[in-house]
This record gives sequence, structure tokens and C-alpha cells, in this order.
Amino acid sequence: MATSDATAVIGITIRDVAREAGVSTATVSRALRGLPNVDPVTREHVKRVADRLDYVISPAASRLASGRAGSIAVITPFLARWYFSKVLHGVERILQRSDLDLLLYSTGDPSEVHRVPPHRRLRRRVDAVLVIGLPVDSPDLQELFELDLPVTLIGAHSAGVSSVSIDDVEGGRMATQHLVNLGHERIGLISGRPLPTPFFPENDRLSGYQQALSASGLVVDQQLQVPGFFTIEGGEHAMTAQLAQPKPPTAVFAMSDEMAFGALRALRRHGLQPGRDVSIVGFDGHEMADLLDLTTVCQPAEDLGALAARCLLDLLDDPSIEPQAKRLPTQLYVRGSTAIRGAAHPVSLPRHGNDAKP
Amino acid sequence: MATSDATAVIGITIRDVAREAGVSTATVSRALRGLPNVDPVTREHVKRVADRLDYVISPAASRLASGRAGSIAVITPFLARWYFSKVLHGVERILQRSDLDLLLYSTGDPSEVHRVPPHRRLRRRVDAVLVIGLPVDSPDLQELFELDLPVTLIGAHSAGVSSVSIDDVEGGRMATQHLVNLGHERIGLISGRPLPTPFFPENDRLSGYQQALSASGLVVDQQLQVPGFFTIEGGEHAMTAQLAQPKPPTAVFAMSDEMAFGALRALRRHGLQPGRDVSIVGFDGHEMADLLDLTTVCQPAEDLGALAARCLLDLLDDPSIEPQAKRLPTQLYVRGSTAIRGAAHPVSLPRHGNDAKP
DNA sequence: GGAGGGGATGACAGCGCTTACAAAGGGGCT
DNA sequence: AGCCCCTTTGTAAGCGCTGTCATCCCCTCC
Repeated sequence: MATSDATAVIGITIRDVAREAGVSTATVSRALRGLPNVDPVTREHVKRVADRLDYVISPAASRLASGRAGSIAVITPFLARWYFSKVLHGVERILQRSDLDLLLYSTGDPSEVHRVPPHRRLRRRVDAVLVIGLPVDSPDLQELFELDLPVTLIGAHSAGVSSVSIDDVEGGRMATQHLVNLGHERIGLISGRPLPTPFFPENDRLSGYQQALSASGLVVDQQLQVPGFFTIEGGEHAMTAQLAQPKPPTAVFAMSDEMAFGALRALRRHGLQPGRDVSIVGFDGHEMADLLDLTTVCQPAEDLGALAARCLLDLLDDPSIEPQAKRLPTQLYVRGSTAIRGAAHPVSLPRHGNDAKP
Repeated sequence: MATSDATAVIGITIRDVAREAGVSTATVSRALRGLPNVDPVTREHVKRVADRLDYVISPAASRLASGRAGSIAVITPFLARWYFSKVLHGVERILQRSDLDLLLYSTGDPSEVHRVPPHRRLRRRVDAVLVIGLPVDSPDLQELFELDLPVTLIGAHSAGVSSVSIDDVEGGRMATQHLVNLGHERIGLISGRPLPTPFFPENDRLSGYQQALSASGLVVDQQLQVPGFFTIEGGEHAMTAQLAQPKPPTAVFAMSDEMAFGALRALRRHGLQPGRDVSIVGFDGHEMADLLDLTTVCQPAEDLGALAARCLLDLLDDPSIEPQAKRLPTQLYVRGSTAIRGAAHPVSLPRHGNDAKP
């Protein structure tokens, strides 16, 4: 291969800059990368020449020579769901300022059949990995750890791995306690998957739920815990199942806003009014929660992503940093979907949620 | 630098595979990449050896030698908004099967101050570019074209550039015609930005809106066109502004579901009921539209992304393919937020005097 | 004034692939 | 039998950087 003429249309190389600036390629490399031990005058000169020639470094060459991949992978099961897109946004914002490329890998639902296992693709391709909300016991993740790359987990945590998440136990407790405080005693739960996954948000939220109930001397009833799979439809089905019980709950904590939205729809379909007939608390702080007047536990998803990205960048700078699990606070936003138990009337059957004016 | 011992911990190289398989590195390269003119037996053998050694090609080396960047950039202004995250998901799904890396670049709102202009970062770094929903007149995009890379636009179109989008004129017409058919005569519009952008969805939707009105002999009233900036809040403000008019519209077409959601909230805040008092049509097919009983023009966002990715892959395969503008169909979903004008009661005044439920 | 030190620069050998080109072998065909 | 062509394989020259090492030069200090 090879065009021996370096000035060809293909592109300006470091050699062209070196020649033009009257220095060696090594000096150009050092000057442009901000390395120490370069005369400020030389550096300025080189920079100016590079600019004038419109020189752009060849990432491939640089990577090959330096052994660094120059990019980091972001692995997420979903792209179009609230939490994941928010986190990704935060990550991107930070990474954009670094000179690392952001390689996006979506795995799809962990339960699905995989297309290409990420670790296979990641080898020699990235310097570090950011994982959004994948269960730690996922085989993919295990193989990822074996790649021996710096990893930061978002929304999950694991011993010996740096992570950024919220305090899900506290979040679950907060949501449930709110319902308890309103006088509710039969408090249902719309959880994620049927089988709990260790070290994963849903377990912690479940713990918080259980703790809040127990602390108030309430019974933790397995019948009142229905999986909603973190989707709107799932939430709707779960709520419908709750309502179908012989003794339905008077309040429900849904582990995500999207499931809570589904629950709201189920209520509407049953002619029930959120807050008055059944109280609902969500989890996330979805923009739509305000719209639907849903009480919810807000989590700073975008900040989680940004913080995780910063951690990873730091880790890349100084690999000796001990991994640590950082937490960001959550906050309860109380809205109309929760109310004192039996505040207005016992269950009645209005058609649609809209009340008359005073 | 340089460990001369290739079998070092650093990694297995093509040379190791070649030695182990008893062939030359060239043959290994050819065999592994599926190039023609390799004896099937040799190929199988090489593959087996490579597998056994757990060999992974070094992208950097491959890219440097071949001159291909091995990755494509996806540029999007937003990550966490419905349309963009859906499209991105579609793109990712297709690209995952290719051996190209997906580099994610979010520009933020085009009106914002930029961090790093994308084209600066893209040079020598990607083989092709996928642009989601950026106005064609954006300076960024212009400089992008000058990079002379294969480009595919999603949700916009431009002469000489391949693109994938919906028929926004038809979509706007469909939404508006629906309202006309229901007997509405004062039909408001919640648009995107105040100033129209050439070749951009909002202009086409606007055209569709105008066409539908004109075709039915209705007046196109500038006063009834309010920008909503494609956000919930923007939609709410816009709707509020519509209601504050001396002669408010009886129906409104919002150019996105998120703005329509905001409009719904504005209605609620004014004690008005969607469908009965004011009809609202959205645009997108957001999951939440079903929940909120919003009539909307559905667009297949994920399919748009997938199709665009396929186009770009094809273009990369065969650069001689003529750029073409592909379109995907939209579909009107009629729900409760639109109804025959004055079906229940004649139009009541927005501010006060709202009657109770039947 | 000479030795020693340190900052600035240059020379150059790779990094691990790809690919033109050359070479070798194996038929089919005349 | 000899020729030609095609398939398969090997050889080796880069791709455009980085990093080590050597060199040079200017200062400082004794």
C-alpha cells in the first residue's frame, strides 16, 4: 500500500508539520500534546503551524504507538428509557470535554438473547468501561471484569469496583414511609423483575419498603408485591393484579415512574382516582410525573452519569485510586397521587379524573 | 517503548497466530477478515488457531494500516428526548451487527454555545456520519459536509445527501385535517422554534397545517401559531398563550407529543377538559400519549434510525450509490383528546365560568 | 575555568496490522 | 508436452504516530 508522498490528498501528517516548523516529529508530538520539556516558544510556533496546515492527529496511529485505545465504552441495556437516557446524557456531557471517544453499546434486556457479548468487542478497543444499570451477577459483567479494565458502575454496586448510585434503600424507605405517614396500612409494591438480583436497585428499594413497613409494625405481605418489569404496560398489569386481590391495597409504591404511570392508567380504567381512592408513589422524577400529578422519589440521573464519568476519568489519570462507591441523594416530591387514607370518600366510581370546579 | 517479545502479557498479535498456524501474517489477516482467495481449509485452520489463542485484532493497527477509521459518528442534539433516544436505539441496533464502532456526539441545542465543534473531532476519526435532527443550515452541518464523508440525515433532508425521514407535510396535514373533520374552525398551532428552519420537520409540519386549513377554506391566523420549543414547559406556555387570546382556538395541533403534554397540563390548570373543551393533537406516538389519551400522529422513530444506519452501511459498501431521500409513513392515532367541536357544550370561556361535570 | 546538571531537541525503532507485488503451484487446453 | 492462467500463499514496505535514548547546549557552582 502506501502513498509515499505524504502531502497527498490523504491528509497532513505530523511529518509535514515538523518539516514546516523546522523541528522534529517528536517535538511536534510533544508540543501538541502539552507534554512538559518543550520550550514555550517552540510550542507556540508548532501549534501555529499545525493550525495553519489544518493538521489533525491520526487517532489510529497515535493509539497504535501509545497502546492506548483513546476511547471508553458505555454499556447500557436500554437507550430509550428515562433513567438510561438521562444517565447517558450526563456521561456524554463530561466525556465530550475529554479527548476520549464514547463508544456506545446497548445490550438489550439482560434476559434477551445477546447479539455480540460486549467483552468480545471491547478487548483492545477501549481504555475503560462505564456500565449503566446492569446486574452485577450478569455473566456479561463478570467477563467484563476479567478484561481488567477500569470499570465504573452506575446504579449498581459491587465490592472492589468503583460505582455511583443513589441510596435505593433510603429511597424505597422514603416512598413507603410517606404512605405510612398518610395512614395507609395495606401498601402494595410494584417491583421490577420477579426474581431479585443481588446488589441491584430493586433489591435495595425492596429492603427500604420492607424496613419502613416493619418499623411501623405493618405486615409485609408477599401477595402485595407484584413485578412490573419497569415498563408502563408492566405497571398497568401489576396494578390491575393488585386491584383484583380480595383485599386490595390502599396505596402502592411503584419502583419506577414508568410503572407508576401504568398503575395510574389501571386506576383510571377501574374508575378509581389516584390519591383519593388509591395512593401511588413512583420512583425516578420523570418529567411526566409532574404532569400526571404523581408523587415520586426523584433521583438525579444525569448527575449520576456525569459523576461516574468524572470518576472514570480520574481513575484513568491515576489508576492507584481506590475504587469507591459514591452515592447521590434522592428527594421525595409529594403530589396529588398520594393522600391521607380515606380522606375524601370511600371508594366511588367517577368516570374520569377531572373534578368539578369549586 | 516496545516489548520486542510479542508473546508478552500485552496481547497476542497476528504474528503469534501466524506462527502457531504455520502460515504468514498476510494469510491470517485474509483468513480472518473473510477475504476471498483463501483456501477454505486454511481459513478454518487459522480461525481455529486464532480462537484457541483468544486472539483479538488490534483495531488501532488495523485502522492505521488500512486507512479506515472503523467507526461511524452519530450526532444528535439531544439524548434524553423521545425522538432522539428512539432513533438512536434503532441506529445502535443495526450498527451493533456491523463491525463499526458507534461514536456518540451530542451537540446540545443548536442555539447553545458549542463545546467542541463536531467536525473538528470527526476528521480522521470516523468513516461516516449519521446526523439526527439537526437543521441543515446549521453551520456545524455545513462544515460536516466539507469533511467529505458519507453522511445520512435522519429527520431532515437536503439535496445531494442521503436522508431518512417521515413525510412531515403529510403528518401535519393529517393532524390538522382530523381537527377540521371534527368541525373545528379555529385551529391553533404549537410549533417548535419561533424562526422556521429550512428543510426541517417543523416547516413541513407547518406547511401541512396550512395546507389543510386552506384546503378547507379556513383562515391561517398567525396569532394562533405559538412556538413551544419542543419541551413540555414550552408546550404549556404556548397553550396558555393560546387560551389568553381574545378568540382562543377550539383545537390545537402540537408539533410534538411532549409539547402536547404541556398543553394538556395548561388545559387542566385552566379547568378545561381535553377533547370536550379544547381538542389537542400531538405528534410522535410517545408511549405516554396512550396514557394521557392524546390523539397523535405516530412516527416510527426507531425504524427511521435503523433504516438510516442500513443506508449508511450500504453507502460505505458501495460509495457509488446515489444519495436518496427515503420516507417512512406516519399514522394517526385517534384518542380522547380530540372530539367533535361543541359535542358536549358550546365553547365556554377559558378563565371562569366553567361548569361542573355532567 | 572546568565539571556537573538539567532542560530542550533529535534520531529512530517500533506499535500490529494491511496490501501491493512476487512467487509458487495446479490444472485445463492446445 | 508445454503454455498460460488462476488460485493460493509469502514477502516486505509502509500506515503515522510515540517513547526511549542520545545529544546538545546553556547555566550554575565550586
